[in-house]
Amino acid sequence: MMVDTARRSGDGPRQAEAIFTAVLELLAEHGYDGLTVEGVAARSGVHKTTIYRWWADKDALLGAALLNSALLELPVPDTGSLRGDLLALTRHVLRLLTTEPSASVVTAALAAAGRPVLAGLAHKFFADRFDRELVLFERAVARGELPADTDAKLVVDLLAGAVWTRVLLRQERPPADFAAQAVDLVLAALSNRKVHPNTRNVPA
Amino acid sequence: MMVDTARRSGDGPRQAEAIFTAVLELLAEHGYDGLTVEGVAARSGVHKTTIYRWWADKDALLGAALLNSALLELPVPDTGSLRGDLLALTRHVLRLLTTEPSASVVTAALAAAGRPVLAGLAHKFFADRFDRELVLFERAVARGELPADTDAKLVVDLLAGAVWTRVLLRQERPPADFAAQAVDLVLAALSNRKVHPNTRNVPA
Amino acid sequence: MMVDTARRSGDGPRQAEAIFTAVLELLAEHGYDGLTVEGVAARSGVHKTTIYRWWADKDALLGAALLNSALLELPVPDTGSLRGDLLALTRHVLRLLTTEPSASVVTAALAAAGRPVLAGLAHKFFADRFDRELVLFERAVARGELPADTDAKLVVDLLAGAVWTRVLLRQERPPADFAAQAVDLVLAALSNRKVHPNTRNVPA
Amino acid sequence: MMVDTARRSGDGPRQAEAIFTAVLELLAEHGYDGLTVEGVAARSGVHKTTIYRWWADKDALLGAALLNSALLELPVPDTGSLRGDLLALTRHVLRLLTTEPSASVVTAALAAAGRPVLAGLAHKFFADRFDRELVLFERAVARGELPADTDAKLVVDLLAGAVWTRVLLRQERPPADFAAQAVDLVLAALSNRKVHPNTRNVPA
DNA sequence: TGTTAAGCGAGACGGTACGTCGTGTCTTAAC
DNA sequence: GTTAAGACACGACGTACCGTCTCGCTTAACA
Repeated sequence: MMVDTARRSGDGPRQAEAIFTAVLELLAEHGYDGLTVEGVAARSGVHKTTIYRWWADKDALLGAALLNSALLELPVPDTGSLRGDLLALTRHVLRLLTTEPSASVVTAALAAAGRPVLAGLAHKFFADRFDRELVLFERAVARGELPADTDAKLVVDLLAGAVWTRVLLRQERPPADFAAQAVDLVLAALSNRKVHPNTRNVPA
Repeated sequence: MMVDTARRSGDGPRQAEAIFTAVLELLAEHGYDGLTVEGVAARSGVHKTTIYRWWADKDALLGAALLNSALLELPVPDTGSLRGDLLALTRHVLRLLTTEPSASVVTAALAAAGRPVLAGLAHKFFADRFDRELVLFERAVARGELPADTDAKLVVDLLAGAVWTRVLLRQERPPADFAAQAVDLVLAALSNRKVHPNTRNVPA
Repeated sequence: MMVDTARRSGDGPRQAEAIFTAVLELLAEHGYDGLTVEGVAARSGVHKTTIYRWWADKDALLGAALLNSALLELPVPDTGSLRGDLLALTRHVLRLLTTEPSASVVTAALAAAGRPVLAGLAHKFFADRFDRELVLFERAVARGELPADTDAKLVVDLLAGAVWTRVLLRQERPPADFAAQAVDLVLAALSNRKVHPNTRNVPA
Repeated sequence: MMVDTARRSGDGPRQAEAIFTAVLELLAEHGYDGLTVEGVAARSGVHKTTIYRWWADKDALLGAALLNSALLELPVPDTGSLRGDLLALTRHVLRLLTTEPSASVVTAALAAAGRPVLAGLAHKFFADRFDRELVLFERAVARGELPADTDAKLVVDLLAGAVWTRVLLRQERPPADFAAQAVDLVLAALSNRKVHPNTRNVPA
């Protein structure tokens, strides 16, 4: 009798889920350094050799676990207004970085971004997620809330980046209205960009 | 009894400079993992135990090297206009993240930011630097370019964060006018917010 | 699940022989202090960590090497007479302490006898060997050469001890007939004891 | 104003006594390995450098401390009878090896005997002491208790050696009458050596 | 229903770096 | 001129984890 035939195609060991769970738990508990393949093997009940059979090294394993994880999902909000959407997005990022267990994972993943192997992953991971948010802007344009030539990517980077910077670099817990302030500041710019395009005649 | 004739102050080994240099070089060349105390010892010509006498571990050593380094200095620009100052600041951050050797160092240091020991350092390091930039805004307020209640920290975080996000998370090389676009977008918001007494006729 | 095909018994690394050889060579060449685990690893071609996997520390390793070694074997002589047996035994001990490579090994092992870990080993090692010699006396009793109540252990300790003292403590090379003289002196006592046990009424 | 002019002649630092005390205490407490120059410096309140100025290395220091110590003195008994003298001697050796603090020191010194530097010392130390006991035999010969050609050195080695072997090699605590039995056995031989020279016609 | 190949458990191993401890040398002042 | 103070090179310690290997057992797909 065959069980679980689908999940058998060279895409990972039979216990992949248990392994990923162990990876993320250890990552959250002990940080990147505390995440050891031997520890993952012990906690997941899978032999170390088996892990190495499927992933080249610790970073590859971490990459797979992160990609597989729902922890860092970024939903695409649809509140009906650009402001609502951006607020939801910014707040979600803020929540990711400030509440457990995602905060630990993100912090550790940030550490991983400095590593060659995971750099590509970070790109794929974060950029993909942010790119998926670009629909927000398309909808806003459709709604007439925005001119079509708005640089949506820049806006996302400003907002997400402000959160990253405040939480991870400054290591501060931002005020409750941080997201709202950031969003409103950016929106103020967008709504009046064409009105006062005072970016002229200033030499770079 | 401490004596302190010339280069004797209990603040580090005699070869501290050589050690820091080796640390940053190895960090730039091989990343955080490739930065080993033994490697530093070998390259700097100082014995491993001497290093351990002064710094508790690898992270403390890295912290000291980063703090000591001029590589990551953030000058406080003074161009005469808020826009010019912000542009200079943003471009400087961008340059830090995209040109060698600082890019490698920052990238590798980013990997280290996930570690407890260096988290505090990151705070001290980045926050201090950003905070020092707040004078820009005081000057702008004095010049009448800005209302006094502007959230300067938020602005800095937006701009610096956009650069971090674009370069490190997205792993993209931003377009040449990225800094200008970001700064102008933010300025549009600021100028707009208080109606429009703004940054005109001020040469950069 | 243990399998144990050929040379697999959980009793030591695959290269145990090479390791023991290296241990004894280094011990003989450079003494106890010159015996380093790293040196053993280098000479035996086995990695240091492998050695530590099987023996807790340097002393445990030395202990194992000594126990494994045939260098310090004490054969049980069987010459047909008690005198011949004791002579053979005493001369063997003398030879152990005065000819290479055993002399170096014993000398170095002596240095180790002061250590807790090896103290137990010394007990096991020397006591076992000496005890094995007690048959000599049983045979002599059976032959009628000795009364049954002879304190064999004392005799062995006297003879072996005389050699130890002369060679190691006095650091003298004993005369050629040293063994014979010692044995004969002791035998004179034994043979005499049962004829006229004159050890009475003598005040301490 | 000069104090203590006598004890100033290149024979050691001013705090020599404190140093020797520390050496012997540490030796007794932690064994040879636990005896560190740094520990001696710390305990004696003398700087490490000072110690090294006077003694070449750890072993030389230990040697000096042992020679200076009264701990290992071997008194020359004079009880009026050979048996009494030998008994006193043997018991003294036994006591040295079995009661603190001398036992620890001797054990550790034994370990030191395996070291080249201290080998000479051991010779000087033990042999000298044993040799001083030879007067016992001269007195016994004078008293007519012994023939003049008795090999006194052999007798001392037998007795002292039996104690060493029993206590240090066998690691056993000898019975209360051990010394008496050994002495009596040897005396039995001496008193009848010429009477029953049964050392004939046995092949070596 | 076997056969066969892949997955997997088990664990020894070489290897790199860790952070620690002790040795013995040195330099620099202070007494 | 001896001593105190202490930084230093050096060598070894014993540990942790890495990633590789060999060897059989197991298991499922296929013949």
